[in-house]
Amino acid sequence: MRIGELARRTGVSERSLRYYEVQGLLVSDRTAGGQREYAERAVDRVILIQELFAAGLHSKKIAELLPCMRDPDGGPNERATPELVTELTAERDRIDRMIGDLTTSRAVLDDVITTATRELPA
Amino acid sequence: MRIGELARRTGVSERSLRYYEVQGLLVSDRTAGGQREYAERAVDRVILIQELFAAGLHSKKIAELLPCMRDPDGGPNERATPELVTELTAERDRIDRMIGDLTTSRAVLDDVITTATRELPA
DNA sequence: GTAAAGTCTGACATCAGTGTCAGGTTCAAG
DNA sequence: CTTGAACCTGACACTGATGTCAGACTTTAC
Repeated sequence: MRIGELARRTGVSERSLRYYEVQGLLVSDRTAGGQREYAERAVDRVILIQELFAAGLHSKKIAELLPCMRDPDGGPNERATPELVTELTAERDRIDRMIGDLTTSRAVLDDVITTATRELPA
Repeated sequence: MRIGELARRTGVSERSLRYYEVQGLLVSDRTAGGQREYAERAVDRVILIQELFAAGLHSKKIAELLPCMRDPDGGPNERATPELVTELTAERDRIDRMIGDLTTSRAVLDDVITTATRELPA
């Protein structure tokens, strides 16, 4: 598929898809005329990239991480270096803290919403 | 306490504390000479603000939210307007999605870490 | 009263992903 | 072949919290 369809199907802008390619997160074949042609699996890949971005990982780290993923398609997976493992462990801990913070914030919001939504006392 | 101590105790930079004040998130008394003087409760307030920032809320929304919080000190709480409730509900949903994304990303990282850490097969 | 540490305001820089625009090329349908 | 939609590259702008610096003032300790 071409970039427009991939953008539509993932909800990610064409601009971002091109950016992902520059950052080495996403590959594409090119037509004779130079237009990007994506494989079907690009859809899942893009969604994953977005999730990792949402988790606060920067593109550089995502680029290192992706080749080390256990790939259902059984691609030629690299094994993460010890340095990368250290970094990823730090990221994982950061994510755990972030989930904790989010849970707290969610409770705060929930409390305000509940309080405001309750019947007003006579 | 003055700004330096508050920064130290919360782990938030003085720069950010001043920014919070400009954004209407944090109030301070001033000494005769114009220096900020914070009450003890500012510590918890700052930590809460940080958590809300971490949850992706923008300062404007935090500024609206804070006066509507159920305050253990029983301050003069505002009741959230219906509009604000709508917005906060949207934020809560966003946070729920974010927690879902984070959980996915955490699993991805965990998988890579585990795979890389496992004993190498002979 | 003086020195040193702390604080003030205001301005400019940074980051990284994304939006947007311009000017040109490619593709697919008629 | 033509036309319009889709795509290309490159460049610049934006966001919003935070870093950093300059120059001046305040506070505290001696």
